[in-house]
Parts: sequence; C-alpha cells; structure tokens
Amino acid sequence: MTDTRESGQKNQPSGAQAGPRPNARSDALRNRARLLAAAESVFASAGPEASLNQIARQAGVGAGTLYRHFPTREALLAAVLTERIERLTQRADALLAEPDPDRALADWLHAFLDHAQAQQGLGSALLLTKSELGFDCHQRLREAAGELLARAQGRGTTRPDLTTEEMLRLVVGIALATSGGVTDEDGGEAARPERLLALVLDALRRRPSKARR
Amino acid sequence: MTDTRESGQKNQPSGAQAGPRPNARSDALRNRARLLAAAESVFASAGPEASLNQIARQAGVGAGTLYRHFPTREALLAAVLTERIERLTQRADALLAEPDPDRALADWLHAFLDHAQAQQGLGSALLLTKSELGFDCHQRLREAAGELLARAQGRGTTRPDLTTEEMLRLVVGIALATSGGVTDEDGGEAARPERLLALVLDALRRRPSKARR
DNA sequence: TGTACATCAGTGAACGCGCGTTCACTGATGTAC
DNA sequence: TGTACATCAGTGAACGCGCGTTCACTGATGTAC
Repeated sequence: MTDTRESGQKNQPSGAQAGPRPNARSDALRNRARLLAAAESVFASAGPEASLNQIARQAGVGAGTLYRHFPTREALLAAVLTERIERLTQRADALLAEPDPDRALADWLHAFLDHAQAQQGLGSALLLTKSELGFDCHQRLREAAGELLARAQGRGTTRPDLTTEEMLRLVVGIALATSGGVTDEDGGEAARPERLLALVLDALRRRPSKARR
Repeated sequence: MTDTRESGQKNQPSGAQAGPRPNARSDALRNRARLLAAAESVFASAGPEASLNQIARQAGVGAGTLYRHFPTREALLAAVLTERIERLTQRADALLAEPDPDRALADWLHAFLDHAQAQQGLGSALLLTKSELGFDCHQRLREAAGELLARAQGRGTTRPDLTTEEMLRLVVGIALATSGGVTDEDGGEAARPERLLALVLDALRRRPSKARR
C-alpha cells in the first residue's frame, strides 16, 4: 500500500537515470546492454541525430524495446555519455596524484580529446548542459578539469588568466574540426588532432614575462 | 547550328556554377536571389542539413523552382559559400599590403572566424573539399591564408613549423565549439570566440628560443 | 508604342521514403508451490 | 527438482509526419512585328 518500490529507488546516490534498474529481469539487462552498444556505434558514425529505429535494428531489438528502456533520445544519449564521463572524471582524480601538474593536465586533455573525438557528434554533446540533457555533463567535466588546471596554474607554469571553460572548448573544437567527414584526402597534409592539441597546449603555457609588444 | 550558347558560357573566368546564368530572365534572377537569401538564413539556424523545402517555403517559391536553380543541395551550399569565400580571399589579398605581417595574419583570422561562425554548420562547410562540394573552397581558403602565414613566418615572429591547414582547423574548431546550441547559460562564464582566438594566436607566435623543457 | 506569341521559369500536388512513436498482442522469465 | 502461472519485457505493424524529388500544367516574360 505504501510506496515500497518508489522509496527504494528514491535514495539512490547517483543522479537521475544513469544505470539500469537494480531489480531488472535478465532479458531486460541483456537488451539494455545491446541497445547501449548499438547506440554507441551508431552515434559514432551518424552523430547524435542518428535514427533511433536504426539503433534498435542494429541492437536486434524491436523499436518498442528501445523506448521502454530509453523514453527519449536524450535519455539514451545521457546513458551513453555517462560511462564516458565517468571514465574521464576518474582519470582526473587519478592524475591529481601525479607529481608534475603540467604533465597531469596535458595527459588529461589528451584523454579528453580522445573521448571528444570518439563519437563524431558526441564531442559537442560532452559540453551539453542540464537543460538539454538529463544531467549536466558539462558541469561534471568542468569540475574535474578545473582542479587539474588550478593545480598547474598554482605552480606558475600555466597562464593564470585561463578558465576551465576556455580550455575545454578549445579541445572540443579540435575534435569537431577534425572529425568525420571533414578530414581531407587531397594533400595528405591533413591536420592531425594530436598535433593541434600540442599547439593548444603551447598556448596554455605561461607567457615568458613580456615576450614582445 | 554551332554551339553558340555553350561556347559563350565556356570561357567564363571563374570556376564551375558560381553565379547566375548571364542571359537569365528577370523573374529567374529575382527568385534566385530570394532563394540564396533564404538559404543563408535557414542554413544559419538549422545547419547545412536544413530542409530544402523549408528554404523554398521561406523564399516564397515553389519547391520545383529551387531545384531548377540548384539541382542538388551541394549546388545550393556552394552558391551560398561562394560569396563568403570570395570576400575572404579578397580580404587576404588586401591584407598582403599591410606592413605588419603579424597584424595582417591576425586580422584575417578574425575575419575568417567571423565567417566560420556566421552559419552554425557552415563553419565546417568552409573546409569541405571538392569531392563533397562543386568546387574546392578549402583549397581556395588555404591558398589565401597560406600567403599571409608564409609572410609572417618569413619575418620570424610566427612559429615556422605551422601549416596553413593546422591554422585553419584550429580557427574552425573555435567556431564549431562555440556555435549555436552549445553555448551555455549557467555560469555566464561562457568562453567567447574572440578570447579563444586570442589564445590560439598566442600559440602561433614563435616560441622564445627554448622556453622550458 | 501596341499586340501576338514562343519560350521558359514557376507551381504545387503527388509519390515514395524513413523517421519517431504507439499499442494490442506475444512470449520469456522468474517465482511460488 | 519439477511444474503452473503471474508478471512484465519484447514485438513489429501501424500511424502520421516532413522530407527530397518529380512532372504535367500554368503563366510571366521578353521579343518580333
């Protein structure tokens, strides 16, 4: 009579609709996993506007099943991004123990670039705010990156006027500008993302006193 | 009997299907202009995948009329981009007369950023190659930017290991990462594109001898 | 300048398509005994 | 361990929609006289 199941779900620590229901049936778990795998792959090749029907098809599952698990496209996107973001924040935590703050920051930005690249349109999705998604991935990433940045700035080797926001956007920009269909074949001299990141990392260094001008 | 009209068109200086037919009827010219204006506006808000029907609707023109003028989406995109690229290459030519090469390069990159931003998805379209579009806008922009870059590098104030390709991609990245729906409202501390460009411009400067490491 | 007419641009209903989404039905799963 | 059955996840045809694209028809335009 009372809200047994409801209250049982309510005090979950994590936010919103992250994981699968705890008391789910085995076939439900299986299909949920299949859907996530398919979504990751399809989103990767077709961007975040990819067809949901196609995702269900690739998962070998009826269209209705997708909707049972993920009632909106945003819910599905959020589920795919959650794992990705989890990995990135964990990586950031680990790198806070790295003795060289510059190296830690650079390493994390490399990882961040990898994740932003991995799914062509999902790179920009990494910066979506709560209003557009179920949870604020942007916020979480900013927190993780912010600590690393502050530490490097505290050491004095990274320019103090840089905000976390700016840093993240520069890297996401690299991912977007070099992603998917935009790569060229003509000269063979296509700009490689790692090279662009190296350039940006240079820009983050503290300017040597008053170089020129 | 001979190919009067054909040969008349053939020795046009510019490449491909840029402008309107020279001997077009007045209503055709009017509708062509309307379509281009509508396309610019719709592409700007909905990206380069925007609905062609919607463009025709906004132009106050039948769907067939759009197809008569621009048989493919690429042709329409190319027409919209042509003017944009024309302006950018002219600007580059003008800036070659500017005495300060650094300033010239920075000014042009500002202009390039403006154009890349102007249409949300069209920013990346600025880098599309011939295979995807009717003409190679990427190629033209690279030529224009290449001269400015070479001049600045020749003066020794810009890092010599930078390619035109890399420079353009960095700036397009800024446009993409700050475009449209990605802007956030939460902190008010959104990264402004000009600021990001300033950071990137710093990265282009010649590193002072062997700064550190 | 005025008129007749050939040309060619414009129209928009129509088609097929894949999309997102729903829902009555089926059947797999897990439990109670 | 074996069986009966209630629950709930899965199915996929169906719907309405807007898309890209076509084409028979209309009518505006510009020219010849």
